[in-house]
Amino acid sequence: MKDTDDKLISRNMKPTAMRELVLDALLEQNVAVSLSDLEKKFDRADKVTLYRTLKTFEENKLIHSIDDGTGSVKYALCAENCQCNPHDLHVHFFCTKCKRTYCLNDTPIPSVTLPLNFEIKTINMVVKGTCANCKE
Amino acid sequence: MKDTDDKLISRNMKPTAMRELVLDALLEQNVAVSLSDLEKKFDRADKVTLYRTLKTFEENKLIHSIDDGTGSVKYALCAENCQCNPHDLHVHFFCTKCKRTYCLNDTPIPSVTLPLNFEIKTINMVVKGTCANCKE
DNA sequence: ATAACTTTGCAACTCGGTTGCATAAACTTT
DNA sequence: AAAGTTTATGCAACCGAGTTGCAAAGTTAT
Repeated sequence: MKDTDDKLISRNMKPTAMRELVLDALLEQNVAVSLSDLEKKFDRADKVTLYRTLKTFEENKLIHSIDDGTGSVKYALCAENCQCNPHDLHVHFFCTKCKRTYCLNDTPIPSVTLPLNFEIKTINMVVKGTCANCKE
Repeated sequence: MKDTDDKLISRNMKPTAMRELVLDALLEQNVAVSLSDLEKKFDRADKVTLYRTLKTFEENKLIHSIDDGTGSVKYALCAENCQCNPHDLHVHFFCTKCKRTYCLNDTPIPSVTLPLNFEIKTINMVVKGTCANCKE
């Protein structure tokens, strides 16, 4: 029984071949991936299946989605016990040179004071600039 | 000579009729508007013209764009002397009930500590929840 | 094995954003 | 003021990301 199977089962998903492939792909990345990234990686696989796989993963809180402003949503694995609550959230970083989107897992989103009677549900914070790899 | 004309001219744009209309529409709003919002408001006007008007405004730093995660970019007026530098930036708020996107001009984006050798150029921070109007 | 449900694959569509090109309007130069 | 140049507008058409419907294939339960 594979490790990926456990992950899927523990998040209440059936461990299908497709899901294992996609999960493996996500595990070996340290950056967030888009649907079209996956399409390129698995050129035999159908776009819609990949799309629905990601949706299923997201619904079951195995991954979270990041809107990095590039026009294509990115996805990355959640931490082991992540419930995607506001205090689980971290800052994301988009490198304008290599176009990679990083999860800054050690950089929690700072709290902000909102105007009176504004109630927060979630936050999206994306820093853009150049990453360590691209710096010289 | 209209007030909107001054604004346009001072930002190096010719005050055409179209631009005045769009600028007026932006001035009378306290929320950010999308291209399709403008299309609805000016149903006689061409989508592309509105699109290019917004682009021109943005290039000349009369307005800034907000990616609030809804899939359509919103635009709002910049403050008088805004140069859209990182320290000019403010938090945006998207109300999930009324679907309005607010500029929280008085809520500057808090600074974050990035991993070593990551260099910041700009930040996008969108808080989602319910606004004061929608609270009860 | 059969029935019931779930997952996958194909086709096709929506919608926001964008480009090319032709026309119209506004400035410039003589 | 007329001719030429630049700038803005309008139409058509396209692109890519995301999405839905439906039928086929696969899985699970009886």
